[in-house]
Amino acid sequence: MPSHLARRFHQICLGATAEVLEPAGLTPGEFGLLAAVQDLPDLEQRGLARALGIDAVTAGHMIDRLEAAGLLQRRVDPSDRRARLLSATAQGAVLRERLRPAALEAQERIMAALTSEERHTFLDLLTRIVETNQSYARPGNGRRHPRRSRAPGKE
Amino acid sequence: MPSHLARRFHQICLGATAEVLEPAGLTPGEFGLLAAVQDLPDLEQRGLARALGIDAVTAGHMIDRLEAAGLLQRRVDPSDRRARLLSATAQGAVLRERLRPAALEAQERIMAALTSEERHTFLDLLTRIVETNQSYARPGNGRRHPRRSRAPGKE
DNA sequence: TATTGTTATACTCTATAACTATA
DNA sequence: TATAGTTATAGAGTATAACAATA
Repeated sequence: MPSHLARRFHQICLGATAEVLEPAGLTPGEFGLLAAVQDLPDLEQRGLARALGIDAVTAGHMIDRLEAAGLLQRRVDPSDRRARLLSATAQGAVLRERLRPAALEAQERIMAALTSEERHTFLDLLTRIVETNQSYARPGNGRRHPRRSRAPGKE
Repeated sequence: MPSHLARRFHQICLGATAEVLEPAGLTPGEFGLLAAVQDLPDLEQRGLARALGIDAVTAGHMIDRLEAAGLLQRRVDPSDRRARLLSATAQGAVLRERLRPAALEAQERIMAALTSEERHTFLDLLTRIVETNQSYARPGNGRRHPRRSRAPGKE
């Protein structure tokens, strides 16, 4: 039961934010990543992915799209030339600020059924649930790939 | 902020249930559909999809897989031969009962941080949020496809 | 050897569009 | 005309595996 409610709740949040982000051509995930890059600047990709609870490959793809759109940029970390430090461009910062009010309004619409005290309680409880289950950073709807070891030659 | 929490919460629920469902070869979505078919028997595909908040195409694909696995079956509705009525097979019913305790335990583990009173409050508030936002049955992470009208001949 | 990021591949879930069979 | 279901196609998000560059 909670699982189904979790899915619907997420679905509702996605739908409501996708709606207001659509004119700007951003998905909710992309907007979240852009916002995170501004709030936690000069983080490398893996650190950002960890902070958002997404895997490094997905983060890489999202960053590709945001970089191509001119909203953020990668910079080689001078102290570890494998890592890429992320920062929003001026354009990205402006867009984020422009979209922020509508995104907040969308969230408030979703919570409109609750009094402000209930909202506070709800977010507090939800935060505790999420924080005590950090180990499930691994999402993944998909069936696990059965690792069919296709190392060439080794067979 | 609620949006991010919603995503993590859903992610946690998926991870926890996927874990216990994995040995049976079911995804959380498939298990949810199988359970729904048992709880709402002889519903047509579209009605079931609506009840679950998923679209009819996805439901069709999931049903394909569950039918191929011998867990449920389609039956042509005699009163409307377009519709397919769904029901679990004996095998599907047994599997659902077998998996149910582990699935419930997984959910309880997730809520372990809350007292039973807090759990009740949380689920009540979450239920109200979901119920007052039924209109967002349309999930969709994806960017809307820009309908590039490829009707043949009409160009 | 281990880690950061990338590329290739695969799969779920979602979507739109076009189709078939029915109503 | 409209609806139930299917098939084809596409994109987001996730995953694993293998690789190059760097540590």
